[in-house]
Order: sequence, then C-alpha cells, then structure tokens
Amino acid sequence: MHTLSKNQQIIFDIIDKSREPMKAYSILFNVQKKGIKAPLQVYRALDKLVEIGKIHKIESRNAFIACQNSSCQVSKATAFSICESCEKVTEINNSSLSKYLSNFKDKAGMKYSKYNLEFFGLCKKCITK
Amino acid sequence: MHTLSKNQQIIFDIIDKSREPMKAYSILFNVQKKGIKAPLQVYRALDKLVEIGKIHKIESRNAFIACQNSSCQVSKATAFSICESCEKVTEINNSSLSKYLSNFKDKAGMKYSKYNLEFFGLCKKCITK
DNA sequence: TTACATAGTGTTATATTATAACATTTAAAT
DNA sequence: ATTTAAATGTTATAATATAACACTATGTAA
Ligand SMILES: [Zn+2]
Ligand SMILES: [Zn+2]
Ligand SMILES: [Zn+2]
Ligand SMILES: [Zn+2]
Repeated sequence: MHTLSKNQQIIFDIIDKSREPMKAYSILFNVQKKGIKAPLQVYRALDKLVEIGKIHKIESRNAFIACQNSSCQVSKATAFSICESCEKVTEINNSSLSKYLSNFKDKAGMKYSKYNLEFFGLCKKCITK
Repeated sequence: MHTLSKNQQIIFDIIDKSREPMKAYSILFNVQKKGIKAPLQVYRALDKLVEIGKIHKIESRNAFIACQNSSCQVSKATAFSICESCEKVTEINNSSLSKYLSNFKDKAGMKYSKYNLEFFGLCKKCITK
C-alpha cells in the first residue's frame, strides 16, 4: 500500500473533502496556508495521485476529483457523468460497462490498456428546471 | 448543410490535411501566412467546427482532428484510440460500441445526450518495437 | 554505519492553452 | 432597406502546465 507524502496528503485531503471537481489553481489557493506556495508543488502531487489512482482528472474540465471506487488503482479504466448545467460530476461504477469497454477490441487490432469515458447530459435536479 | 466561413475553411483545411491531431497554436503558426494572426481567430473557428461536428477535440491532448465519420454532426458521440507511444489517434467507428454507449443509462437516472471516450494503448507499429 | 539510489521538496522563471472586451464587417432574413 | 445574427480583427490578459536546478528526506544494501 502506498503511503502519501506530506504534500500529496494535503492535496488529496482537500480534493477528497470537496463535493465538486477542483481545479489546480483553486487547490493551490486553498493550500497556501499550509505552506504550499507554487503551482509545481500542486501539479507534482496531482500527477502522483492520478498515477496511483487516488484521484482522477476530468479531462474536459481540467479538474480533479477523488476516486469514488476501489478498483481504479489497478484498472486505469474510468467513466464519469457530467451535468452540463450544474457541472456535477459522478464517477460511474458499473460492471457491465467496464466489462464491455475492457474487452472492446478495435478492428485496427489495437489492444487497450486504459480508457476514459465522459458522459454529458443533465442531472436529475437540472432536468426538471 | 453548413457552409464554412473564410477562417473556418482555412482552419478546417489545415486540420483535415494533417495526419496528426493539431494543437491550437500550431494551427495558428501554420495559418499566419493566410492572414490569421491572433489566437482568438483560431479558437473561434475551432469552437464552431467542433460544434458542427467537422472536427473533434482530443481532450487528453488538447488537440484537434478532422472527423473521420459521417454521423458525428448529429450524434455528439465520439470515441478515439490513442497510441501512448507515437501519439497516433484514430476515430473509432463501431456501431456496437456506439449503440451500447448511446443506450447506456446510469443508475443515477441521468439521461446522456453526448459522450466522449478515449482508449489508450499501443498501436500495431509500436507494440512490436 | 555508510554509501547509494529513489522519491519528494522548494523556488524562480517560463511555456502553453484559452478567454474577455470592444469595435467593425459581412451575410442572412424580413 | 432595415434589422438581426454571425463572423472578423485587435489588444490585452487569464488560466493551465512545465523546465531547470538546488536541496532534502527516505529506503535499501553492502
Ligand atoms: Zn476511480
Ligand atoms: Zn445538474
Ligand atoms: Zn467524428
Ligand atoms: Zn504507436
């Protein structure tokens, strides 16, 4: 098991506490009182946390959320639902979906080791507005 | 059918001719001889071209490729394979996959109008190296 | 323990990606 | 011809991310 370094722990904690995806410079702003002063300190921790699967990057939003599953540390297979109105992001944990995608083979013969899927739409709250 | 404006056409042409995904500032550099001088002129054309489905953004790479299918203008459903070694990107056109994903329903009850999927791995060329 | 290797930190500067704001022009619709 | 919407040109600036270098902590193995 991985034990996080000081900066990694600080930055993981703030992302984990947040209900929304956090952007790097918003994280930076929030951890400056803890002595983390420079973007690079944030990005280095983010890189590591992504690498070990504790957080994920929402590519379409340049933002980071804590992993809400248990298996992402090994699988590198991620799926999210994103509300285009309120920007709520949820990690999808669906074994049918992950099986389907993990077994998917391109006709080009490429074998995939990793995927990222982002669904967009309106969440329950926003659809009724 | 959409008829492209002058800048949109110039920028679409250069992306369409390219064998690789192109980045915005690389596009800018390449079209400066045609009178397009500022980033905003490029980004505005890119936005429109993405909106009408002539090009797609590869989110994990901040780069743009011409659509290689015919249906993306309506579907807003995109899937790509990305080689992590040579960075070759191919648009996946697979009806089983698109059916599966278009019909996918989250247990959260969210109805999706759009998705983007990026697979990562090694292409045929790179896997033998 | 000491040497070595690996990972993490701190700092400054800079590169890359993207948008705000405003004035003007072109094209399309009534 | 008048109005509206879309596109353009321009300057400035915001937001996101990395390069380079010096240093420190931690783990491993002789
Ligand atoms: Zn996860
Ligand atoms: Zn919502
Ligand atoms: Zn397409
Ligand atoms: Zn390759």
